[in-house]
Amino acid sequence: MQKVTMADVAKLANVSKSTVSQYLNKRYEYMSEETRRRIAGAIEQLQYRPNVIARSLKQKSTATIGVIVFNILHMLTTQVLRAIEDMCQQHDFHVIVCNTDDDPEKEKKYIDMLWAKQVDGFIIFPTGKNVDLYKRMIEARLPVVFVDRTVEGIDVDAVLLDNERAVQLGMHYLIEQGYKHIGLVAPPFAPHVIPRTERINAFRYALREANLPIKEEWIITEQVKHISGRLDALLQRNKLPEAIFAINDLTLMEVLTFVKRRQLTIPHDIALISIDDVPFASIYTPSLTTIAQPAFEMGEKATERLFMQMGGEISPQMFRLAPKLIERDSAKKRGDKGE
Amino acid sequence: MQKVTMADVAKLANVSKSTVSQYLNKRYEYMSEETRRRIAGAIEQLQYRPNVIARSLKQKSTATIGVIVFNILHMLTTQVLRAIEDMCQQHDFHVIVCNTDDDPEKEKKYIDMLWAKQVDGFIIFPTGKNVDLYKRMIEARLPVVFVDRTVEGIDVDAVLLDNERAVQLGMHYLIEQGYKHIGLVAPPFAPHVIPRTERINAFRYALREANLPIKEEWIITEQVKHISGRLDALLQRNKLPEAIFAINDLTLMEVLTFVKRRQLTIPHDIALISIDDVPFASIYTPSLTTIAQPAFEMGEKATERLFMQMGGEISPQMFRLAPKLIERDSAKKRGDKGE
DNA sequence: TTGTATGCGTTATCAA
DNA sequence: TTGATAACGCATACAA
Repeated sequence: MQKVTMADVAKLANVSKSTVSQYLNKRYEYMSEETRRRIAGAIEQLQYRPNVIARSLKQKSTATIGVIVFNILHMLTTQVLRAIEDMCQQHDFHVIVCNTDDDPEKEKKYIDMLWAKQVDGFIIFPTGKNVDLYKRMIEARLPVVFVDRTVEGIDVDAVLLDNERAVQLGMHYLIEQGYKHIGLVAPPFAPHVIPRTERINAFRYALREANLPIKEEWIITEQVKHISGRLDALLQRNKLPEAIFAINDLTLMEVLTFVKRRQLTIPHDIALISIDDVPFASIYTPSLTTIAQPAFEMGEKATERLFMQMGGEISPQMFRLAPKLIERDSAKKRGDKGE
Repeated sequence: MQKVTMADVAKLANVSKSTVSQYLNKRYEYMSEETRRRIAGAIEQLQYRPNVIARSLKQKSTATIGVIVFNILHMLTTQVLRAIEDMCQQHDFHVIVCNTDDDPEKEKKYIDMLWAKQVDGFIIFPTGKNVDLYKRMIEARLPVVFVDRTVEGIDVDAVLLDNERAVQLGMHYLIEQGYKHIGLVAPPFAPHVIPRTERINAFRYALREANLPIKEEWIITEQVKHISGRLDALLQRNKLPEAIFAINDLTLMEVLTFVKRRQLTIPHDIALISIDDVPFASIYTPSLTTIAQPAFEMGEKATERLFMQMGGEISPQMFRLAPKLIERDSAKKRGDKGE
């Protein structure tokens, strides 16, 4: 395996270890051309590779950050991750990726292990359930940025979508298009899941603000697999809303499943708008009007803040990034359908 | 930051560093109940966390692997990665993820840096252009597994889709359904891109085998953004094939774009089958017949092999994982449409 | 311009 | 049952 060390290089080049070290750290200033060449030669000949671990031990920095997410399979996560990795690449940093599946136990284990591994910082999609641990991290002055969720009582940088704004954008659009009976589909309500909570609340708020009826049976917060069943039930009783707001890609898929099964026409039978600009939005028929999350910006902002923290104390801040409405055809103005 | 070390614990517990070390490594055998308790107490009180970096230096193992991919945004990659991370989690290993964008320079840099960082192994989607470096890795006995591509002259574990089989599955199906005029869409031919090459070759082979005409104008290997234009041209000249085989998700999207723009009907105007089971395959209308890659199995197999290599010398092997045809509606038997 | 000595936080060997 | 001491591979202050 890796056997050749600085000492070997030094010996072959007939200099001391320190000189080699100097050379490696590009402190050429007081080094003779001759020595430099000899060292370069020795390194080349021995195929020497500095052991970064040893250096890290000395310098207390690993040039590695830990990114802890729920599930790398989620599109948003993947995109955020890509942005993080891109920025780290520019700084010669590496990224360790961990999936928690939103399980606090796994999260704790990962944080502990990465901490022990001396990573220089953390970007976390927090489960929100390890409050004590988060606090200890802050106390220890570990650079930390939360993404997607905040945690009550934890004063730390956080980068989130402006969920209120996202819902508002969608709702204003629907209302503008003349829809009055609007429903929502979401996974089950869970207070610590900030985006979900904020979106559901904003939905109610938007209806109230527009003086539109809030019908509880149209606010479907249900396990994803049961959503299309709930819609079926409404259809059977002829109680479907005119339009549906899907709060994320998963729920959108369920609505589309339902629509396909019942052979409904969008937007005639039911209009549709969703958060998350799914990749097939433009090729679906009709093309889907969506509210896109600025995933890359989120990743960039999070990384930027992390590097700022690593550079020195800064006071924690919360960033709300702006969503963008992408108008297509799935929520166009109603035709002359009655009701 | 991290200040408390083993020495601090030792002092507080009134024992020596070595004893603390013993304790941490669960070598309790010859340790008095009393000391054990004192050490546990001290650790708790000081919130001591062992420095894994120091340990790594001593033990020459970092419990970390490097995974180098083209682009984490590709669905296949994400899935493979998730499988890798899951398996690593079970072994208390961590995963460093790197994106090369298929750029050999970036690949080289990443390999060098991760090597210097003493990762215990590599799983690589190789660009194929750093042959010397790959060779040096093998010589140094670094555990390495290639995924998705092999590289000529490099004798190393590799996990790939059985591309021939994938195309065969699809072509047999199309032919069985009565299609005779079959086209293919793919990104530009590039010999080192193994899956693409194998798929294109297998396509030609399947036609020949079935005694069907090979029309070069139906074999579209073109930059993705130009594909739908090429299809347009065919349509205008009334030369569209009856069915199209899209060799991956990207090209599939282009075909769907074309189909939507031209308002064609699938499979009546044109039948469609593709490799990559895109997430919307079942909700699209008509639902899409696809050939799914066993992404998770690929990740698992790659990781399994990597751990085997880390466990001791094994001789390199190539694994071809089986694709799976998922029959839906986009390539169903032709109706009675004339030719 | 280069070398010596020391320390980073562990683990391992060997005494005690 | 526990402790002293020497590595691990590199960086750095200071000396030469």
